[in-house]
Amino acid sequence: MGVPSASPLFLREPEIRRGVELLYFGYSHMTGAIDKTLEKQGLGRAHHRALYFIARQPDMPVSELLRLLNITKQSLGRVLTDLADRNFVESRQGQRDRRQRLLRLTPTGSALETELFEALREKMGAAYAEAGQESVTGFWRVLEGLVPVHLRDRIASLNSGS
Amino acid sequence: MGVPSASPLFLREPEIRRGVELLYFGYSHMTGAIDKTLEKQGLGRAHHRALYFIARQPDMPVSELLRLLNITKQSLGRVLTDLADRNFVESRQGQRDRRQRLLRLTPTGSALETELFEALREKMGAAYAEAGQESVTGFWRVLEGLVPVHLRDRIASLNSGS
DNA sequence: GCAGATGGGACACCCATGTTGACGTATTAT
DNA sequence: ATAATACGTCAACATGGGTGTCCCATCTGC
Repeated sequence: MGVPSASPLFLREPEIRRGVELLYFGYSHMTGAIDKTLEKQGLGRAHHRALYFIARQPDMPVSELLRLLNITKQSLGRVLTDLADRNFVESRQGQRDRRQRLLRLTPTGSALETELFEALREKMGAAYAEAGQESVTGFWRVLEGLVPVHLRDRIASLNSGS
Repeated sequence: MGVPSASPLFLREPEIRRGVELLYFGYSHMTGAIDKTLEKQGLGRAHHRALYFIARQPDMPVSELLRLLNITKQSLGRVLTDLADRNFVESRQGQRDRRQRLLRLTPTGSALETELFEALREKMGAAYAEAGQESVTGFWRVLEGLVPVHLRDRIASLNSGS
């Protein structure tokens, strides 16, 4: 054990840079897919993120959304006010804890989220199909490793919880 | 062929949403890794993106950087002015076309880029190591599929060209 | 050699989205 | 009763995008 083990080849600089760049451009392109639709509605990406996660987990309390998005109350407040004014999101009082406001989409909001998701599905689905199922598994695994542990549970529960 | 072939299972909504979410959180976390260092320098992420790609392709003309980053001349100009003022980036006249300004990092700029890259390498390397080489290949394949074709060549040439 | 296209820089101005800090109120927990 | 929590809201500010306009140097095609 006196000899330090060499980094595997895929941990060398070019391979890391390739990942960094593909992640940057891939992310940019995915998010770019919804810009036209958002603009038609006069909304921005911040609105979409809120819309998206509320769709994923109806009756999500504000505090949970704050933790997911990792932004301040003020920033989220602006966005939620907009979405409520435009009748995309409504909130009701929590029954277990009446201080909480549980967020959910209105039918209008749900329709918009669906439309936006279709654009994402088109991009992501094409990439999945082009790469194949095995690649998709690897894609998930690497990204999971990039996400801090405490968030992994939260993300997983988006699927099971809804 | 009269029967439409069903979508493969990995193209269904939950699998697409999983990719969308992991890509969002993974990207957030990767970029978050350099925020502290950038703040120490009084720079933002926009500065880092310019720094990064200039490091990747020394003597890159401004127009090429504009195409890569997909922002306006005005936005890039602000960033490049900052970087030049702080002696991180220098430019010289192109010899083939003297209208061009070829950008490269100064030694100081190069040292900063290296420091920032180390933070990225730590995150991305940990994710690679956790997922394994096969997963990394899949990760690349899916992301390549997300990137528009004309950009793929440009990204590929970052590796061969430097 | 000149006209038009191109590369680059700069101006003023606006918008979206993030930040901090402070404060208020309802509700829950100790 | 008091402290902590969940939420909302105010003012003020920073960053990093965008637009439109104008300018200069230089290259290219006719």
